[in-house]
Amino acid sequence: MERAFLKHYIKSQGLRQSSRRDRIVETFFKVKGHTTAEELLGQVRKKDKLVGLTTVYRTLKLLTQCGLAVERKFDRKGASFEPAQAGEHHDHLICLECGTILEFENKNIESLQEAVAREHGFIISRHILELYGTCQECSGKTRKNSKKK
Amino acid sequence: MERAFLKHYIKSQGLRQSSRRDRIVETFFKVKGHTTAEELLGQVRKKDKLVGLTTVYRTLKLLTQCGLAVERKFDRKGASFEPAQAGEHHDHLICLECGTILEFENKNIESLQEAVAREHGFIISRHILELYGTCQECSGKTRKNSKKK
DNA sequence: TTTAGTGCAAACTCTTTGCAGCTAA
DNA sequence: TTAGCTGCAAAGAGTTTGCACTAAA
Repeated sequence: MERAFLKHYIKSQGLRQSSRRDRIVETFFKVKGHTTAEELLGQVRKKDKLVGLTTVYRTLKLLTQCGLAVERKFDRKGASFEPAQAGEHHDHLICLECGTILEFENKNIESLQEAVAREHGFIISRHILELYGTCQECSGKTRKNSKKK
Repeated sequence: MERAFLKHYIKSQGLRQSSRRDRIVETFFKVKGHTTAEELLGQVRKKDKLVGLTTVYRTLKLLTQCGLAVERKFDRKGASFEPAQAGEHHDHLICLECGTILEFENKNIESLQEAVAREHGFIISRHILELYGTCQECSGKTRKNSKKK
């Protein structure tokens, strides 16, 4: 699905096909969830040792520009990228201990956001909602074994 | 108020007082709202031309460590800092056209966030909610004069 | 006097860009 | 053949660190 769209987009922009890029794209969509450029490079290199980080960045930029990927800045240093499921929106629960990222969606929260925006005369085009804390597994660990890193 | 707390914190950590740092702190709390290190440097230099960016960074780090400031990463390149009003929490409406940042607080949204977290077994320690869009003034401009940027 | 504070320059991290060779169309 | 794709090295942007000097306590 994304494949066809991307192919069309590439043609429409006068760009060319490339197997290197195809592999990066394929890997990006296969690795579910959030990836950094470095992580994605690692995955891609399992199949093609010669790929460079530059190409990964360029491919992620292309995916972001054509709307197939979204760039996010969580607390960590670099940017994270994730596939943009068309029309679907979700927010994130981020565990500060193990780094796990869970996704959720809550229509009620979104309605309240709209209401807040209206009160201030704002028109929302997108939003970021990130809940940082401790996931179930880590808070279990903490209870059993309370020495923290 | 922050002054006294900071003074106490500095003493408790075996640090020393410094008029340079005092001026940065004072300026940081005077300039209401969000500031980047560069912006704060500009403000501080109005009174003291010899302050260095390094010292601003170090002071912001100190303020963040002792809990008097919070670091945020909005869409722009660098980090923003803002005073952390004790106990009070607020979220942000960010205009993508003019960069205005409005603050708001909504207890209902926060309750829903807690509910979502509970569902996933998460314990929230903090959260980020940023609504990006167009502010009242800019959407007015757009209507009157619809060429954008 | 000891040791934190400071500015400067250099280092560092993440990301982008310039360049020369490679390759799809 | 033309012009996009690629890796490498270098450049950028934001931030931190090493160092020598200054100045609180």
